[in-house]
Amino acid sequence: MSEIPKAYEPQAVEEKWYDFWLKQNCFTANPESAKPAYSIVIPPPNVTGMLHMGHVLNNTIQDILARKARMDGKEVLWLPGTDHAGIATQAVVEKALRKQGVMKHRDDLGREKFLEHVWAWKEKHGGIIIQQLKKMGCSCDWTRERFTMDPAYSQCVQKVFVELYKKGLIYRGKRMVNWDPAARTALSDEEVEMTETKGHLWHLKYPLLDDKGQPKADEFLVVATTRPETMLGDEAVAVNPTDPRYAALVGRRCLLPLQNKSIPIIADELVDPKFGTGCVKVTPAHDPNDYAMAMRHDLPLTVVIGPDGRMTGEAGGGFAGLDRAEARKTVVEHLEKLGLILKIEDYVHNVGYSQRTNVPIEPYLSEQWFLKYPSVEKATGCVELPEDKGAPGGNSPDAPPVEATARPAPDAQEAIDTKALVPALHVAKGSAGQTTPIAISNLTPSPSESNASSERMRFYPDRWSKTYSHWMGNLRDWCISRQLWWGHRVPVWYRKSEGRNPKTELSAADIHCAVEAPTDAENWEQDPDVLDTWFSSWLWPFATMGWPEQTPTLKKFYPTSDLVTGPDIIFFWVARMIMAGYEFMGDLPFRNVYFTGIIRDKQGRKMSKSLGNSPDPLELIAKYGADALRFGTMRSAPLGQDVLFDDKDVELGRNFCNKLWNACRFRQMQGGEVQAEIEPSLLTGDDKWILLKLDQAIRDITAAFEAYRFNEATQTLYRFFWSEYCDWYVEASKAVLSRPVEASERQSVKAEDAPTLQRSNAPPSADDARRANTIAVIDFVLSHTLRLFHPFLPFITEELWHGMGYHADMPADQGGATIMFAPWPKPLDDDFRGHYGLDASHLDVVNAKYDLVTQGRNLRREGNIPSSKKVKFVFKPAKPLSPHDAEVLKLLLNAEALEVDPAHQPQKGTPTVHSELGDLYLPMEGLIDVAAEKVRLSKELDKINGEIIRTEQKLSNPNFTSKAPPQVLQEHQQRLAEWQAKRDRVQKALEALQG
RNA sequence: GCGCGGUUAGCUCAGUGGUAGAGCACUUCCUUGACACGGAAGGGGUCAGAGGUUCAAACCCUCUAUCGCGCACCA
Repeated sequence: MSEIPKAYEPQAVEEKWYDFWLKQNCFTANPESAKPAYSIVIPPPNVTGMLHMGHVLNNTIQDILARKARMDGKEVLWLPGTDHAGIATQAVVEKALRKQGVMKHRDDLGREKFLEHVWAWKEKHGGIIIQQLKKMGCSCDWTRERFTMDPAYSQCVQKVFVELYKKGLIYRGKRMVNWDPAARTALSDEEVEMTETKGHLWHLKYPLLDDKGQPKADEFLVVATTRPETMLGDEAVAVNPTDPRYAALVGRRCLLPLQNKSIPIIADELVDPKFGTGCVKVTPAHDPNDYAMAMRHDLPLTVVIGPDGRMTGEAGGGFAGLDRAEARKTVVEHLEKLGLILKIEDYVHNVGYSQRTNVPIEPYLSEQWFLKYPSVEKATGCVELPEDKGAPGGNSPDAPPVEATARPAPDAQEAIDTKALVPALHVAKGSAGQTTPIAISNLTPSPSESNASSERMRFYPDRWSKTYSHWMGNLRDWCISRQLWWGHRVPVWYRKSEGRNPKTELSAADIHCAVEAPTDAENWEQDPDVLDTWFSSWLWPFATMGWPEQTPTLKKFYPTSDLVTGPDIIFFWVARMIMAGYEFMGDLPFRNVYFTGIIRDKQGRKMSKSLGNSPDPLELIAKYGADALRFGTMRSAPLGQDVLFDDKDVELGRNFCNKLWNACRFRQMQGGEVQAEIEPSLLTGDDKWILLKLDQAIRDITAAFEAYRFNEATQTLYRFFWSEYCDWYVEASKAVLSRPVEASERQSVKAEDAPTLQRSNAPPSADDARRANTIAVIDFVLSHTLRLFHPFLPFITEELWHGMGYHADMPADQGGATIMFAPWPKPLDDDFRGHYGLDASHLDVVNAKYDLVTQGRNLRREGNIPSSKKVKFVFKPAKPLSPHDAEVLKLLLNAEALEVDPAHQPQKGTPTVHSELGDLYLPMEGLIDVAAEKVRLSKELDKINGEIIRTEQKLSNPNFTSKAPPQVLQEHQQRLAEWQAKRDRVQKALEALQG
């Protein structure tokens, strides 16, 4: 045992056990298992991504949940995989190919050649993040790893497209979409980030035309715009129909400068007369509102900005080919020369930026595929809102009906009918106002799905459910087509035809929408677009499990149990998965959603590549160990709050692992039988104290798990193990352990050589038996503690589980082979407590003892006695003190001797502390700074008196005594008595100083 | 504009009605046989402000200030 290193060295340990777990197939889920199922699907990271702190937080939580579930006896599937991440991956590869000089634009290569490069890239880099997850200790079932572009997965995506198309939910249309000119693709609304931007409001003068179409001298309409370059495509000026200022002008025309084109003045209600001049320039092809107006007024659509963000030929000779930003400058210059700019104001407004390429979004009219969301009502109703959780009938009478207006009456009626037909289904918990949203979730699922649970879903923290339901209540059709090459190609073919644009004016017979290409493929042309990446990710919970086949995996593990993800993808992913779950599986995809916070740096800034403030988790693992990274992250990540991450957190984790290591090392050095039977009659007060503290820790940690409060669990573990076990119990136990042992015994302490060695050489003595019993208690506590820690610290706990020999007498599948399957500790039950005589009353005496130790140490400190110097204490017990307790006091006070003298008469001026157990004296005359000690005690006395007055006031208040619950009243009375006793002790100590 | 969240020790944060907590940092002491990635003792907070509810408020309600986030949006 002396070979055990003094400090924990994680590297070799982590690699060893991860390999072991893989070889033993510990992570592989068995769908035939009789155990209850527990499943999580990983939020698939980008296939070309690298591990960052967000992944660490997210996947640590998933691993903790998975490992805890295994210890709870569940059959666990944590299904991993990666996402092809269309735009991101394509952009990365394009950049690399340009850098290598392979191409300037992907058109140089052509679709097939380019895709070969992307696949090659994926093969080379796609596994990196998976390897990184393994370094973290993630217990994913790697045999089931999936990729969203796997052939089977692609089939699912296509099947879903075809189904939704046939249902009429997917359609193609020419619409104003969010266009990313850098990536040259359409985006969904969710991919546009509105950012407050400092810009200008240009006030442009458009000359009025008279009846003959001639500009009238000095008569202008003034329009205000943030985008002067779009004026090249203007087709009208609009005013509000009720605006008296312009009523006479409606129907007349004005001159569009630069283009020298006559455009009409129209009236439209969209115009806000109060904003600016009340006149709006209308650019139908480049603004959604203007487009809407153009439809109403039958205006032409003049496209002046092309898909690449450059001005088109329609923009006119001086502008064609210019980038939109350059065009803005040039237009303004020209208008200034013509004197047509009235003024330029500074103006702060919101501009949409592409989330991917960070360039301003261009509203762009184009032909795209759209999806009208399916299963919206079920998906909306299934998530519990915070209001739903109130006690039955607990709504205050004046509270407005919840969401009453948001639900259309027919749905409510239908829901109630359904509920009546299916009485076994979940019954609404709330009052009448809440019935509707709850009942909607109980709409009968498609009959083909037999495992429909009809349960509700909960969000943690639940406030996100409001965000969710708000979005669900305001759905707009989803633009699912992307003008990219990397992704699932739209499974639609158009019949080729000479001299006709194949994508327009087609009859139904000319469109083939199916998973398979048409048999006479040569006569058809496939739609070139691919689908939004999220259109594949939304199928993740079941497409990864073999859907549409009813595979054993799917039957056993769908719906999944928990989803762990970031709130930033509620709309992108979570909401869409819920809809897909109901639409294609007839049931919700997961029961609980845990939303992590966002990891920020210690200044509160988001982690980002450009700031360079994102630590590399792998470096942290190399420096501190994976367990340390996990523990440090979890300890500082409360439910629902952002995490301000600091390397110090990981350092704390490392220190903690080292503490755990050394505590076990200490146990090893004691030798003796491993996990021997505990003999109740030999238990000391300290033993009972730590067993009760362990019991409380088990309860608290288990409760924290149930509430998904992982930081609370880690903090409880930290406190229990470091403060209670190491600082107090281990130190106190040395009173028993470090009694002189015989030479023959010393040698027997080499447990590694003979783990089950009985200490049979020495003749049995009372001390030996007590020593063995203390070791048994230590083993009991440590073997439980290791299990409590395992979900957080998988590696070190496995190493110690084996190193300490705690696996030895467990069944192979219950901790014998690995701690992973050891049963989760249960609170100590009544039988156990009865057998070992554990009673909360033991806590008081031991607490008082430890309190006396602290006070005694403080005396030393006040007396400037170095910690190392042994001094003699005298103890005057108030009631008989056991020899064991006396020994503990002596040891913890680092006393040379502790003289127990019930009749002790201290000299005047002897520093003294008083406690429930008795009085402790430090007879070291002249060593104490009497004046300073007096000041300290007086200060303490003031504080105590303050507390006494406060408590007395409360207790003398008849309102308090009559209205407070008896238990609280009693607590206060007890507290007062305690403070009074304390006051007396301090006063006595003060008097003792009055030499 | 609407919604959500934060404001507690020097720093980062826990703490949902009944005696204000942790880690780090700080002061002093200690390399004693698990651990200096350690041990001991200690200093430090009118819980952003104001009002209200209550016997009792960091906690519940209202308002204000301030920081952050999301949604919507009129050029």
